[in-house]
Amino acid sequence: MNSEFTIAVHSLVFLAYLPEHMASSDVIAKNVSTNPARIRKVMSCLRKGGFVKTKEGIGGGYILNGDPQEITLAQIYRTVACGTIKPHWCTGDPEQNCMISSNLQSVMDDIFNEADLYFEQYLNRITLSFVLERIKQNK
Amino acid sequence: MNSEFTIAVHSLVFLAYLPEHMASSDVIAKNVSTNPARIRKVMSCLRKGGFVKTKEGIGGGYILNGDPQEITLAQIYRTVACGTIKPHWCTGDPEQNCMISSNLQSVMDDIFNEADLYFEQYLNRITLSFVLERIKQNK
DNA sequence: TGTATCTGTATCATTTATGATTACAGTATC
DNA sequence: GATACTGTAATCATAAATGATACAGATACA
Repeated sequence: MNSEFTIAVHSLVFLAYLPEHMASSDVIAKNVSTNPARIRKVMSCLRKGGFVKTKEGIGGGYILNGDPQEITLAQIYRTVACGTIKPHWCTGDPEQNCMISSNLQSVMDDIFNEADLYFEQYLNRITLSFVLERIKQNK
Repeated sequence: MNSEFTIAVHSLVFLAYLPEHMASSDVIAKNVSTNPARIRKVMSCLRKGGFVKTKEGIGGGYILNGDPQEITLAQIYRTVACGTIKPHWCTGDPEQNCMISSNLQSVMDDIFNEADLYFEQYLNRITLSFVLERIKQNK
């Protein structure tokens, strides 16, 4: 699983939590405990997905674009980390005569792709607001 | 996701495919395209889970222990790769005052743990026989 | 009983993936 | 025009995954 998904969720939940729904990559990076360039990379992706708006220049940063009660983790997953359940390693060898060796990988691909859809269905029930509430409960 | 899960599935499907339901780590390794030591490590784990029996010495190897129609990928997943959906990277910093930074990780942990259960439910429908059939169809 | 062949497991080397750092152009604001 | 942001790429450092090797222990068989 892609850790950028976690960073994306963290950044958006953080923006939802802030009164102004806005922060710079520097501030977000400190909260997430990583560097600003990494945050900007993820946020740039989220901007293309319509989850935030960008404001350059002095006093700029990222502004949450949408209702935290409606943005689901599934949407975020699809945007920044779709298909990352599947391991990179490939099994077997397409050149071998044995059908197990030559064909199993594509069957596993299908299985992982379908698993991805189930995973998204699960994430679809979780909104930014829900995550925020859970955090407040844990407090 | 752990690639050992893929190796475990491959090895067991391969055993199910063979008339004698038996092969050495050398033969399995060639089919999977990896080295025998890696296969033995995974198989050792599967043996503890009761999926195979081991025969040492000349002409020895691994023997499938169970009905391919009843062994599901969920059982295999639980045995060799449980919890590997979660990324290793940790977000935030427990020492910070901000509750988002200090508490989000545990909420994400919960989310990933529950996702793992859903993933298992999905895998529970897939048997070794099912995978074998799909391979034959792709042939 | 000695030899060959296999598993079980640990260790080390190598490759690959991941994340941090740095740099700089582009853009808005004051 | 100076300042403070984003966007993006390049590079470096570190961590994780995988491959390779080695050897003790177990079994079969001549």
